[in-house]
Amino acid sequence: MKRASIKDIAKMAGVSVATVSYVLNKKEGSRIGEATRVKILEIAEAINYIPNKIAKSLKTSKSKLIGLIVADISNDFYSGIARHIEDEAMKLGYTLLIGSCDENPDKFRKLTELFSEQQVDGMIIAPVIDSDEAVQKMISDQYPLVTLDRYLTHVDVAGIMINNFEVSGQVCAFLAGKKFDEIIYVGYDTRLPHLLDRQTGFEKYMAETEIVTRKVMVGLHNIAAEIHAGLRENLVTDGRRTAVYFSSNKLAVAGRSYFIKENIRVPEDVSVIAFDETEAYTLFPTEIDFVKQPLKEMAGASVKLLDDQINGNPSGNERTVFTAELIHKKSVR
Amino acid sequence: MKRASIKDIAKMAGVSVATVSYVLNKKEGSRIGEATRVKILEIAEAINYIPNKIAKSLKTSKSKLIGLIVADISNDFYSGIARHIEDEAMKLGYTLLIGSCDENPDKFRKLTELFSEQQVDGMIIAPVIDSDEAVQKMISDQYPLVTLDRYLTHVDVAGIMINNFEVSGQVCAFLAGKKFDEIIYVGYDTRLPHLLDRQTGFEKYMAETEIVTRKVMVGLHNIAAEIHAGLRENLVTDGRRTAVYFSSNKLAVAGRSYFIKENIRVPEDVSVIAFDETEAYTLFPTEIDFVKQPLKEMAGASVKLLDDQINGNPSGNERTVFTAELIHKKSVR
DNA sequence: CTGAAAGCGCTTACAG
DNA sequence: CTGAAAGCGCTTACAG
Repeated sequence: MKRASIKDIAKMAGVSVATVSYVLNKKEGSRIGEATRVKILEIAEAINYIPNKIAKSLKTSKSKLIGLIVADISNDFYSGIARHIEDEAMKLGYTLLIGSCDENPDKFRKLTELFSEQQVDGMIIAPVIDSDEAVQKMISDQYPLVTLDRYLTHVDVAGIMINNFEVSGQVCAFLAGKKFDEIIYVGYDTRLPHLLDRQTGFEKYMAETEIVTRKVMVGLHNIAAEIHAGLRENLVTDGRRTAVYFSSNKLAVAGRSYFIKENIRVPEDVSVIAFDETEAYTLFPTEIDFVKQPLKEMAGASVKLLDDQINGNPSGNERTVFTAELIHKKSVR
Repeated sequence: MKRASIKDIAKMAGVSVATVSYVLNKKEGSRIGEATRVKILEIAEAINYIPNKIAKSLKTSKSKLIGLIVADISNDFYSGIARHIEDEAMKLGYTLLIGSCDENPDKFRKLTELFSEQQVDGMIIAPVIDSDEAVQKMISDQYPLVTLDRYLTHVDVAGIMINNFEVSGQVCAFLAGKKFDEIIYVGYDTRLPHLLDRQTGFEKYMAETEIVTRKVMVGLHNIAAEIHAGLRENLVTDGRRTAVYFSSNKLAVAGRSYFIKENIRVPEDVSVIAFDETEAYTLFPTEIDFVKQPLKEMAGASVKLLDDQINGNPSGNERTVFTAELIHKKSVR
């Protein structure tokens, strides 16, 4: 299954490979005579010519490949944004390589190496705990790089993120306005900055109020069991007005399964608000209030930012902060 | 950010590029002197040399890339099997390109072209309706190809699948043994052969029994509304013993949301069994009985089959049929 | 308007 | 044990 090359077309058309290359690549108003142009195009069509992108990449030093490394592709947040990034990348002529490192820094590093060998023109990454070194290395190599969703505090790199701290405060303000007696924050026990922002947003706001707060903190893995235990310990449904703020979609789903198991009604017994979306929300008996990130816009901005870097446009290393939005449904009353 | 090449290493070590190439590629017992070997390795390490896979691919005509085209990556079945395929592919030194065509034949064809240009060594595909032509074209080009999950009736190509017809019969036998008065089959109104197999498996078995059967058939898209309407029309909870057989995970999830909304209890009011898994099942108040496919084994077999084809080993065009298994939980009584 | 030629970064048969 | 050289399939400045 040796495939036809530009050389074969050149031979068949009785012209040089250069001419074929020009015809196949250049726009209409080119230098090549109409007759040869048509002839070459017809032959290419007839033999079902497929250009060898690898050869082109080698010559041009542009693979038109970009790598995306997410923390966990099984999370609807990441798979959703990956889809949008793929669309945006395609528009700019890039093919997307997707890798999930499953919160594992070693796997993260391996993916950066794999993508480097594959000669991607740049990468969009959601760095995980202890991936700083691998990221720093890419920066030293002047690799086009954009962080997405997550960011690094000690590494200077362009990024796309949301206003985690502020929107967490807005969630609190909304709940405070509903006169709750107790509010439980369900979050991750982690050093990830963007998650700490959500947490401190909660803490700072709540410190100004009289509302009793509790926290259920879990690891990044195997969250269901920990949340069930934490809620069992901290959530009392004796008539007092309580709200639970789940700071991620996975936490919300795990929490919801606890409510279902324990026959705790939402919002009759407890009010609930979540961060991010997931299709699993459709299985909640009550539509849930949640914080919505502008995925499409963030995806578009990250690809744009990366493309600028690839093309040598100075984009700076600032982080672009998008605004998340509270979507009100029926889980808070 | 011009990256170091084999040539740079050669210059630094005072040897030829050929020697560097040998050292970097060949196993221990090679022809190169130990001193030069160590020197080259040290230099490569020091300058953080990353091989250019693109150049290697061009020279060897092997990209070590394989493409996977699934029908819908947002389905846990496909994302789960994609993960396993990625693992297996990695073991054999391949990088996986994943594409989702979202049941759209045009997108399917575009993905095959994109992957071809990217010079993948072969593809694993879950063909969609009306993708036959695109598949036939690849076969004419003698492209290494393996179908997975789905199969084509009129195209001769190697494939991995499960015993859809038989296992559907087993589901029926199980339900029949529980003495149900009525069984409702929830399926897709489609020409996809593997789904028709599930359906005929149900019909053939049931035709031999006295049990009343009903069918709720929906399109591939926007299934929730159609299922809700279909169940409202066909499902009566007046004490008679009824079971619902959802022939996919998505159908089961959509059906479950109907039960939740209508306060229909499982298995008190209705028994339920599903095909395939999804994380969303954890939100069901009752653990659901389901048909489990051996994903890991299927993934391994498909990669193996493709690798054989790539290496020119005659693997034949038979379809390998794996056996799915009924997992009993608490949703049938 | 068209072609000859160099070169992208590798691998590998061949020669020594 | 090591090197010179050809070549994978393209692109592109240069010459005509």
